[in-house]
Amino acid sequence: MSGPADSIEIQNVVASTGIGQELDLEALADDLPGADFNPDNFPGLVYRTQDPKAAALIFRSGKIVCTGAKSIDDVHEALGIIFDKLRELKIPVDDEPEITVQNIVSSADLGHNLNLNALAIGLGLEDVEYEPEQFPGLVYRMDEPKVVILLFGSGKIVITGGKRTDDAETAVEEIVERIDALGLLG
Amino acid sequence: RLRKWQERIRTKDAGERNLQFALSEVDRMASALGVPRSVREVASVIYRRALDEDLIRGRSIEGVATACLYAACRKEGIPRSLEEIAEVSRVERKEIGRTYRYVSQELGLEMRPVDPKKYVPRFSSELDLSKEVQSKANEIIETTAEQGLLSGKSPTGYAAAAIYAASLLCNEKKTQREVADVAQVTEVTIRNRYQEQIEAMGIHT
DNA sequence: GCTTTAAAAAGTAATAT
DNA sequence: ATATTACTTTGAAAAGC
Repeated sequence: MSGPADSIEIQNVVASTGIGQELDLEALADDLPGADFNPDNFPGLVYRTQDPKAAALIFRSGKIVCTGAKSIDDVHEALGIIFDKLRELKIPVDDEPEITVQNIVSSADLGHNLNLNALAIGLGLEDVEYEPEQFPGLVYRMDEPKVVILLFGSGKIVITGGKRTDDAETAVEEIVERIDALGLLG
Repeated sequence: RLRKWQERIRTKDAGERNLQFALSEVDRMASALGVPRSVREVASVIYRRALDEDLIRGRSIEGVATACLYAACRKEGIPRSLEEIAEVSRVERKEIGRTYRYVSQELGLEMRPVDPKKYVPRFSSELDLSKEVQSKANEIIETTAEQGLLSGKSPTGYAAAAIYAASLLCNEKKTQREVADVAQVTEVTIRNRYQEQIEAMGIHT
């Protein structure tokens, strides 16, 4: 059966890690082609990988944030490329730095148009933020799994805030159930 | 600890002192908008609650006062758009919107989405449109909204398009620019909403 | 709170053709 | 009048103001 859960696509994964070594970002900015470093604006050095496409924020402490990857595997691959680049520059990097997924952004399609006005009242105004004058999506904060879901009139949705791959799946099943219970799913 | 207690008293006193300023600002903005006294009173009540719940920390008094007035207008059924509110406030639209969402959430105001029909009388009278046009506009909004066309759309743009369509249907044509100006939306938005509404109403032109 | 990164959703706005 | 481009919202981490 192909349900809304099968339409889930991971769009972005944010993860953090650290090489266990302090860095001289000024020197690194010169040695890493394509690195963006503007300490006046932001303390992190920005480095982008092409394949897989991702962006890393490298800090003086040696901690690194990776964002933009389309899967957890891509996060590991992108960070692996960065670790190797640093090693090439004779910078000591821990053998297998621990990588922690901090947030996964996914999109999905419920397959039916949604009456957001009715949904805002049905789901409970206290748990919902729907201000079409400011943003077309209805913001729904779910407790279990602890994620935030953006619902649109087209039935397309965005799930964010989760740390596990299956959070999005659980959330979609849950929101479909709640909307259906209200009789608001086409 | 005693120190913490003293600090609370201090901030509470400061808040009470600033309350006078906040309420005078609400009064000034309300006068500029021409909203009835009941709205100012509701705004004052919301501001006092925000003060009691310590929601003003980290935000400007002016921002919270403006957000409370915006909320009060909606609660009283005579909404003003964020653009209109921002015109009489020294806080920018984006900040007013953010503060409103924060206050609304924290105080559990449970505000319902704005009904576009609430804008029809005011916009129409500014355009000197007849009661027939207003009724027609309301009918268009009612019918198309029931069909789900309203989801995600700005209430002002939706009302503007319906008024524009109704003015054409009732032979009291106003240009898209005239309607766009009073509703403070772009002609493109009116065009887009107008097309959808006309189609949903099964009207051909 | 802010600063920066990335990506989706859909509406609106500003600017270009 | 239409086509781009850009900005609105959500979430999280990093270091520092």
